[in-house]
Amino acid sequence: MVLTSDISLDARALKKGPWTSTEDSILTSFVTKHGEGNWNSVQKHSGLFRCGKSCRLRWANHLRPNLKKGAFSAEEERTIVELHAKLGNKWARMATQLPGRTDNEIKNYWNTRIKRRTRAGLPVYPADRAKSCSFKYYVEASDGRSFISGKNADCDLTSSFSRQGGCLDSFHPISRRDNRSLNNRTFMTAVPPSSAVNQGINHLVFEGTINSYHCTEVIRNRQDDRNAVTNESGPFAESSSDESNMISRSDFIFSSLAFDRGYMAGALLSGSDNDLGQSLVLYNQRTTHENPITHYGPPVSVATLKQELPSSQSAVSADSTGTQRSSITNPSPIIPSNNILSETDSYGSNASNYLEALIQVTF
DNA sequence: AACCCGCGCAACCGCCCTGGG
DNA sequence: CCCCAGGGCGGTTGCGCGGGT
Repeated sequence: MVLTSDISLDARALKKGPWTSTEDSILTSFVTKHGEGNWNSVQKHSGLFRCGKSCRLRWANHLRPNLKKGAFSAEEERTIVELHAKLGNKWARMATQLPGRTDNEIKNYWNTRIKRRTRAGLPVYPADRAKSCSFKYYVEASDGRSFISGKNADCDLTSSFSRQGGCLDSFHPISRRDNRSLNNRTFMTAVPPSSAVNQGINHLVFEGTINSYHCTEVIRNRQDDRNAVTNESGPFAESSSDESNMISRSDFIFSSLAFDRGYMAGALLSGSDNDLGQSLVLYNQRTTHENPITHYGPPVSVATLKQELPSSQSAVSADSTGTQRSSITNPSPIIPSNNILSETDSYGSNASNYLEALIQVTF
């Protein structure tokens, strides 16, 4: 026999919206009596018409003891900036370093801070922090026919995106072959999703041809520290038919670059055919304040990935949403070995979030 | 005084992970 | 091994408030 109380409980919609002081006291006394956890039983046994999740959130963010309220102190703010530089949007982990503060508080603080600084044209990270994570990246054809170089000396790519509405204004391409500056080339982005930009992580996929660039691709970002987005038939195979067309008419497709607060987090070089794929090289270098030695990331190509991944790795893996990813940790034989440090851990430990962006590069 | 607008915060939503059955 | 419920977490939204016009 079904209890009528169960029926009425199911039939009654659970309450949403702001909590009343009565609800607060019911929840507080219940948790005091029974302890934290088993939040769904709170709803069942306390008379609160709130879902377990809502109860947990209310307790964690407002009712539990030793919560600090009010504005963050200068010290706390400094800590948050440091932690965000280190951890990314790991609010819960950050909260463990800030006694009395909740992940929600920290997240809100950070998001409004990002907004403020972006609006003011300031870098997301203070200058001293920015200096600690400069990076450069390069893509070139191994035969020297073309070259593209990206440089961001002050870790400001993130804010550049935000400030310029998506422009990579600190991206200065140069030609290695003849040392000619290519600064007249334009970089334009479109569709920088505001929320992702605000998180400060940019994950780019470029498409181009050897001598003239037309980067137009979208970027699909998944939370994955070490992988760039792609699949076996190229980065855009899962994309729309338009994108597939771009693949077929382009000479090559290169790079899925994940930037995270100035760190090059991941990269993938791919080719629409094997020859081009193998003739292209992408590598990146990262210099951090903590470790001033420049690390060249292992360059990759589709062919290299397929051929040389250790058995423990898979060039392509699928997550639960069906997004396929490619590992990028494998060195390519194309790059002189003295330029490469196999420091796979230098990748992605900071990459945690993603954005979609449409990038157009015209030379 | 009324209206508008932007900001900040609380709360919700949806995804993911984990553990138990 | 699979399924499901519970819980955790990050992203997003909506509302109230205060300042400006």
